[in-house]
Amino acid sequence: MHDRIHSMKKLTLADYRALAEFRYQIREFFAFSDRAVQAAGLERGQYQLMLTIKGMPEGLRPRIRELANRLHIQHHSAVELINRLEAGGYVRRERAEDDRREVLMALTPKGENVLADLALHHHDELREAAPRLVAALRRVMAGKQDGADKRTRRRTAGAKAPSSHDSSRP
Amino acid sequence: MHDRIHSMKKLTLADYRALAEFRYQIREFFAFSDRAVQAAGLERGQYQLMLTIKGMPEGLRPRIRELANRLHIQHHSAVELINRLEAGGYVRRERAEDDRREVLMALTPKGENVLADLALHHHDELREAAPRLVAALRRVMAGKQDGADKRTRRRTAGAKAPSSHDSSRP
DNA sequence: CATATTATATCGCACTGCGATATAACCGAT
DNA sequence: ATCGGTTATATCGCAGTGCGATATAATATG
Repeated sequence: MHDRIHSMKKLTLADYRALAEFRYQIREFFAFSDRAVQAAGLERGQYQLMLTIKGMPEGLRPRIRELANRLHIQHHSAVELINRLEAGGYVRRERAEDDRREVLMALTPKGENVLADLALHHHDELREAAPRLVAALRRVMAGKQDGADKRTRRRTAGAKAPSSHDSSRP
Repeated sequence: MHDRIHSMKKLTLADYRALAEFRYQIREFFAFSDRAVQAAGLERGQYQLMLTIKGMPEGLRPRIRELANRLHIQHHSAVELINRLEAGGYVRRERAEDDRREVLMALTPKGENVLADLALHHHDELREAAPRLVAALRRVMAGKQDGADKRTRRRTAGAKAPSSHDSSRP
């Protein structure tokens, strides 16, 4: 199932710090996001859904199931989210012409406006936060090299014994 | 308070897509994370808390309040999280010697082991996902330039190479 | 056409995080 | 010493989100 091959080497303290730092930066961004979103009277999921509609890749239709997939929530959770959005007048439902089971979502003018404002703030914030996020990701990537997974044994630099545990230097 | 100066320019469709793509990549990573964490019998917050303890920056003590701050949750939410972790035998509380109000957290051997396994999986996954995340962030950064905020008017097109890595046109 | 499949919707529930509040330790100034 | 004032942690009850189970409707398949 999900038994992909993982490296066996132990993480260094620097690796733990890199992981923690990345999560921390993500949380910082989400904290900003949640404040902005709630100030606009929305929930995190509602913003994400509207953004997903607007930013849907070329060619994909914003069906409820499609949105649920992209949001990684269950279809009926998406339905509920959309119910609330629709009640607020941010989106509207449209039956698909060809397949009448499908419901396509569209932003109302109100939704467009609210989203435009929120997305702009997010864009600015993210431009500012991006360097920190990239730095954190680089620290993760710079960490422990993909350790020996049986056959793909790649000699990791000097064959010096990796010492004990946290020498923090890879 | 939060009335920072924001740019006024409108976002392009590419900007919306970049924002949506970034959120999507983050959700993908969290979806992986949640699966791994739940497979280990933990909740997302519990893993994040353990990781935060382990990866705490040099010099900072893992007091409950400190952890709550870094997790962006209320102190008492952290308390509850820790109650559950302690009940599971993953962490233990230690009263601080000097200030007896403070409770410092430490991972138990069991906690260390579970965390080591989880963090290793996360590290591998993140190393794989990082390029996509970085790419998404670059697409955000490459987007609409910081619109005229009065005096900090920066010539956006004039100067030679503002740097290279920007093939998309604003 | 009967049945399976796909898409959306509804109901009740569990669980997490929060607000309000409590207890305890520390701090300063009288 | 002790009386507020502040800080740190803990407890209680609740609200809200997402989920499982299930329902309804349209479409596909035999």
